[in-house]
Amino acid sequence: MKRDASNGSSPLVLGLRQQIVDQLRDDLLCGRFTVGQRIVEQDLVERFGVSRTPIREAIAQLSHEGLLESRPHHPVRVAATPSDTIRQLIVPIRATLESFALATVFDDLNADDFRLWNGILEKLKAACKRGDCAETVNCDIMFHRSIIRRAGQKDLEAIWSSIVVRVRSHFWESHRGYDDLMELYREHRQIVDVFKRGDKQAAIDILVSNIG
Amino acid sequence: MKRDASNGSSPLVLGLRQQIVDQLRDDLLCGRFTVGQRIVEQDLVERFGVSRTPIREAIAQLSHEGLLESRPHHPVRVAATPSDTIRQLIVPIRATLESFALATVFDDLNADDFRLWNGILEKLKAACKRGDCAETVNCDIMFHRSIIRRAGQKDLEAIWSSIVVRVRSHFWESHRGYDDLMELYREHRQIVDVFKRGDKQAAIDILVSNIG
DNA sequence: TGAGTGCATATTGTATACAATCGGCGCCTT
DNA sequence: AAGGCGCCGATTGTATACAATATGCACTCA
Repeated sequence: MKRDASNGSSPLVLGLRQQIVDQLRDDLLCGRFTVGQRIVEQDLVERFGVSRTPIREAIAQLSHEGLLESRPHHPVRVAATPSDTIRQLIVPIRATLESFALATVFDDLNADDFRLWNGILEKLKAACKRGDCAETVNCDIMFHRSIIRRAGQKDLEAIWSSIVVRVRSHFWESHRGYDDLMELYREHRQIVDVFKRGDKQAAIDILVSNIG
Repeated sequence: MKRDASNGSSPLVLGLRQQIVDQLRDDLLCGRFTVGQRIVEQDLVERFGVSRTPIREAIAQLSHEGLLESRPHHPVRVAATPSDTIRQLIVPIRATLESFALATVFDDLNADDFRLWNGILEKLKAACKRGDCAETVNCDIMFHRSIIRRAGQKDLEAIWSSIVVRVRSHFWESHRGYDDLMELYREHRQIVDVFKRGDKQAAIDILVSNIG
């Protein structure tokens, strides 16, 4: 039996680069750096205790994601958070992508799918109760990503990711305070309930309304 | 006087990494590699005569762009071209982004803008006449990018780029044959003409119709 | 006094050496 | 003979050393 575990999201053993990326992204999104601050490779070398190579690769990736800005031979700086105008553009785009994905797979949804979503919802509920903003955002994103991923089109997920990663800070900003968090959980629970009913159009509608 | 030349697109002196990225991207889009083919760093080292470091960075960037696929500790492979389904999703998304950008700046358009567009149109015409498919696609992309860039929102351009780079192969595929190329030029000339007339809604409409 | 210039230093870009991991082949076992 | 196991070569990941470039400051000169 081939224990492949090639589910893309959990490589079981993740390299230094990915660990550094995750850590730095967390720092950036939590505002532990100030906008425009210089990011010096040597500092990160000392902080993480690794060589410059994985640091440089991590910086490159975060630059692609829009959290850092780098020009050749110039110091890397912390990028400004996207303007609110951008966020308004994201809504229709996410609606396009996610409703397409949902429509594609809706008739094939099975018990496994709902098991996955229930698991995410449980983690989301726990995070909301704890008031753990970071984990709440992660669960929110994980839920929507699971819908995209279910469509099985790798490029679809890639495009979705490239957009979401740029407004992740907005997820962060928009869920502040304990009550809002639990409200977020209830919204998602309701979405899954509608999915269960099997009404495709209603499902798409409630999903889109959650995005906006 | 500060001769900054910080127009983002022309760093005047571009590093090895960027040169390699450009060359490889060209190869990939022109189909000089077969889908699924293994890309071995050492081979590229010998081909370009540089060390593995810039090669690795170039591979990382092209992986982010979706032209290559890389998993940790596994050989990098040439990614499959996105499915046609994806392309249909791209149309409404590009329409959203580009019409937003155009609407934002339309009332501020000035002689400089039209000079820029005329320059692009001239290059486009020349490329179409020569039947130079690669350069034609470049000009096509350059034109639309200039509209996005004109809005002055860096994140807007970043999102647009991340999408376009994934369907660049479709630009490639969809412009085949001499007549089609000249048609493409005439379409864009017409777009600029409508822009000149100053009717914002008409401008947005013709731009969107060109995308679809 | 202020702008411009040139050098010293800090930082990024590149090259190379070493370590960890994976894929494939042959061997052994059943 | 078929399937599993373990070694070996090939390839990727990481570390370090060297080169190229930019930033900041002191200095010069109008």
